Amino acid sequence: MAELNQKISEVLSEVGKFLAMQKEPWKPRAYEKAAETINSLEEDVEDIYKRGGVKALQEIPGVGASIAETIEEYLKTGKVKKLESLEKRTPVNLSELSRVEGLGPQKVKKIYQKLGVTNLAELEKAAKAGKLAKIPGFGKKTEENILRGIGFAKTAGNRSILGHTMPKVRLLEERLRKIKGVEAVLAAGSVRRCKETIGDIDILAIADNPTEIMDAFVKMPEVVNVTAKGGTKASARFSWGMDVDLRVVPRESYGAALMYFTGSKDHNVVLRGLALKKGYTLNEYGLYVFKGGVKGKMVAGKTEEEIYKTLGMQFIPPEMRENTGEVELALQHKIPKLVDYGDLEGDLQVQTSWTDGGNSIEDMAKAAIKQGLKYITITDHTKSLAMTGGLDDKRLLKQTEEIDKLNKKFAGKIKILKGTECDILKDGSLDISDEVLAKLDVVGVSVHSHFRLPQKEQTARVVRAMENPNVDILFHPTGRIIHKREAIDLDMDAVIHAAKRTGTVLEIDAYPDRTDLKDEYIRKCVEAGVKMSIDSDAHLAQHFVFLEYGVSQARRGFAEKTDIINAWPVEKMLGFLKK
DNA sequence: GCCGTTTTCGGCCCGACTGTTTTCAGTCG
Repeated sequence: MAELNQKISEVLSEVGKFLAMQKEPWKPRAYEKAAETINSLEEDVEDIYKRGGVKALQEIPGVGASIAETIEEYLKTGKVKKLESLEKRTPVNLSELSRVEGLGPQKVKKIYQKLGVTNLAELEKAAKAGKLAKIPGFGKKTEENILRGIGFAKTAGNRSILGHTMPKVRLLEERLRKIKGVEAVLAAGSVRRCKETIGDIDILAIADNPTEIMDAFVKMPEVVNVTAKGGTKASARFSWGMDVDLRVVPRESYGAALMYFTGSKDHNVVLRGLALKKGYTLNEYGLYVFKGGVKGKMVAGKTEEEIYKTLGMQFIPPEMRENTGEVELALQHKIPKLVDYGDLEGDLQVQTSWTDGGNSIEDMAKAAIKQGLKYITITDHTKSLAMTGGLDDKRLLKQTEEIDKLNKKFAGKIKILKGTECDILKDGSLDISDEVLAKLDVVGVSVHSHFRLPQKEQTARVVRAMENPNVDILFHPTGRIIHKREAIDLDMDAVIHAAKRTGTVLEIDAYPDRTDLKDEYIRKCVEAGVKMSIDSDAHLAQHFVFLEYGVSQARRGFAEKTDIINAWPVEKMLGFLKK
């Protein structure tokens, strides 16, 4: 199953990191690349292996004879000797330590050799004691940076990124639905609200035979510890490090339970207050008549819709339930008609093997068709991002020629637009000439360097890029990587104002660890009338599924279809962009 | 270690930035 793919991916990536520590040339890259591919593979590696053995494994891009054998060894024994011997040489928790930004394999090695530091806790202790700064080649600033990195890695805590958790949740739901006598299964909580990070998972079910579903749940192969198991509730810790609660609720209370466990807590508190004012009381079993301190008959509870209705309000989509004004809107029947899953007609940020993507333009087009998209924009990196083999004017033009050819081939199936993810340089200028940019259908720009400029300078830089008449979209506007890198210091009000003034679109990058813009900025855009795009930032053919997380983020930001330009047909979308 | 519109061997992942240096190692994208 998918979880095994991820595990294999982690093992390979770790081998890569250890090899990098030994200063091996090329090999680390090969392992990392294979790890990436396997992590986003749709098919289970185990199935591939069962079907065709090592030979079939080698069909996976980036997997050759050696890595195929490594995978085989892992599938058979659950171990990888190569990794074990590498770990013996330098017994550090490398995957934990390299979560700290600015800390790579070489520094980890030095810190281990000089101070014996093997994990995050020891690293923090050493840094706080000022021991890091004394290591040759290190200094005060390095120590400070590492300390800041540790702080950031720690706030990540046990919360997991929505896009990383969702596939697992779906799998659990699917398994539980298959059990006999199970009528409904749905994950509630922050998963249902699509918060950007998830602390734990709450699954609700209606079942005729609670015992059976409880038993099946705690016996799932990934369960490492069962913390509770009763008649209606079971809790278990899963091997991927998260607690999952399963509750079986009565059929007539399903809606009330869903509401209660979906939250947010603040939303529920307001609803309960409202209920009291209207002569009801609301709990996880239903909405009851409540007069003179006496609880009477249940008037709603089977569905959320009937509860909201009885309270005299519109249904509130789960993504909006954060008590930030949605209750008032629902009472006035002014809940916006949110952009919906499946509304997107195109994707405006797609990388290919011309730079750091893993698939050709053609493969990405095919995958996009499968995803139900009608158009995509190819937006490979530009030359300042040297590591990706970023395109210069000449190669970018060359790419547009290939796109012309492919458009003939794909005519009637999908439209491939010419674009770029052009680097914004330190001064806000771009690294592709205006002349070439003018020839593209969609020009996206983004910050990939100088992340720590002071707010004034950073804002001016980004605004200057938006002022370029060729620039259509600001990609991943704040540059944050959840749990890894803070957002660049932008005056977002100024950026949104500049977007309005210049007609620049702000992107909601749906790549799971980005989801950038955040919900609060999306709301500001909606209020300001600034248009947005929801893009997958796909680097592999399998990545188009990320669009879903962009849509959920947009919904959290109250965005409607009219706010999202790639929910529009291609002509209308292109017509909106700067001329 | 992988891969083949530059090749079954010899290319790939290179330039900029940071922080530490005083000529460069490490990290990032």
